[in-house]
Amino acid sequence: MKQNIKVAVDAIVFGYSNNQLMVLLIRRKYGEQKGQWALPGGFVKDDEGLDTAVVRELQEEAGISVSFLEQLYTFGDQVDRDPRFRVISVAYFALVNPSRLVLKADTDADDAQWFPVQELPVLAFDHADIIRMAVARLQSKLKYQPIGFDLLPEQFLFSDLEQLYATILNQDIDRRNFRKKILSLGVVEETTQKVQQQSGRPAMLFRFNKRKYQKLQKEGISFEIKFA
Amino acid sequence: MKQNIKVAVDAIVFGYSNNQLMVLLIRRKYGEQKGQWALPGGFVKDDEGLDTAVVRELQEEAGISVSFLEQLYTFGDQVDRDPRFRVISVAYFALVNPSRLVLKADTDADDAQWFPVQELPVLAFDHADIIRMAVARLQSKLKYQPIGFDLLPEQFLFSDLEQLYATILNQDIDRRNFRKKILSLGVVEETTQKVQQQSGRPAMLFRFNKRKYQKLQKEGISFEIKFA
DNA sequence: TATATTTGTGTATGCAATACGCATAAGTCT
DNA sequence: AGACTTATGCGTATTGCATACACAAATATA
Repeated sequence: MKQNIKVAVDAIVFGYSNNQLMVLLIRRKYGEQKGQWALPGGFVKDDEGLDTAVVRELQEEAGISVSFLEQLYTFGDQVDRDPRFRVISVAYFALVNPSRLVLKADTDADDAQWFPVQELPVLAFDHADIIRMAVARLQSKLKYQPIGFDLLPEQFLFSDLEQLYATILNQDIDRRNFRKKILSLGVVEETTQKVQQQSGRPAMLFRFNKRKYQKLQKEGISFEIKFA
Repeated sequence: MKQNIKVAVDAIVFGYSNNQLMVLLIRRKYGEQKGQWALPGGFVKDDEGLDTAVVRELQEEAGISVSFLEQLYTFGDQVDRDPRFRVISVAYFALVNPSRLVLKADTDADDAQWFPVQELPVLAFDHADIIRMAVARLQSKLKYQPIGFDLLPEQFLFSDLEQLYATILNQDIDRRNFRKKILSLGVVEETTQKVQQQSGRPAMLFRFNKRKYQKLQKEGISFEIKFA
């Protein structure tokens, strides 16, 4: 069986800080694309699964572990995506919550850094396209799956959640209807703690009940969220 | 760069005839799995894109060309999916309309045949899982994209369309509300032709206006269909 | 001519998304 | 201390869409 195609995995890791959606990028250390920014990723080992490979690469290149991970798409229609040789790349979509947002640059990367999605540098290969697709996936997923909580700390303000939706979906949200809708899903609980921001009325902290969500999900309940 | 992973593509091709959802399968000619039924597919050539590879394989193995094709998922978490060596498979989801449903068995296959999704034979590799995922995709896609028309002849009866939805989604549908909903989307047109079935009032033939759909889609109009 | 069969249409009801106003609990400024 | 600012928290009216449901029209068959 003669075939000479290499298999790589790449990860689009989203984070959220300072009311901005961020993507994790790595500066390439070797080869033609040296110095350019690219998605974290690398070649799959012969004896490891695709999913394992992504987790390993993220650990190696940025010292990061994610809170959500799923396959996005496999890029391999263009034979010359990679100028070195034929590479197909299985792209993964990942989210990290802020507590693990700290990076450790390591062997494969000159540098690992978070970039606002709105201000990306020039990217290697077809990675700009891949990020575009990932953003679209995030936006659509946000509407039918409670995925935003993976981008927030364990306890958060309702205004944070609202801001996150507004930022990622790039639209205004009515605070009152949003709150009503989210609470009606029955998976967000009020804690007993209040927090004072700057001025104004102090806000309650909330928490996402993942266990309850999974239970309801098994019962076939949907979580669609629609906005004006 | 040492890596020894082979890249294959597989296709889940759905057809619709006699009010049944059908899948295209191929009887394997060579190797350990000889005689077993499997999804059409094969190894990708070094100089061809993934998408091209699927189209080629479908032509070679079944002499078929499809009316809808999109990537489904890439299977490669289990290292031993294929007993021969490490293979990752990029699975594609495809639909054929009845006019092209005829098969020509060819070189790579002892036989190519349509099976009702409800009565599948024993399948090679993890192909049963793959089909399950494809059916789920078809069901969910049917609800937010006008994809059912790719399974029907160019001109069809409303009762056909309704039957198709009922069959694939496995639920009853209210004829009056269904018609109202579909027509309100504005992409299904009445032709001038009537057709006599067996007995009863003759029915009008309808046609899907793909051009109009694409135009509306660009304007950001959604096509969600909900049922009781 | 009557009966069975399938297509085609209209209207009432209920629920969920939207729009919108105001009270509350802090800090800040004078 | 009181007036003002800022952000949170809650309730109600409206509207649009999905659902439920019944009868007329056009043909074949007995």
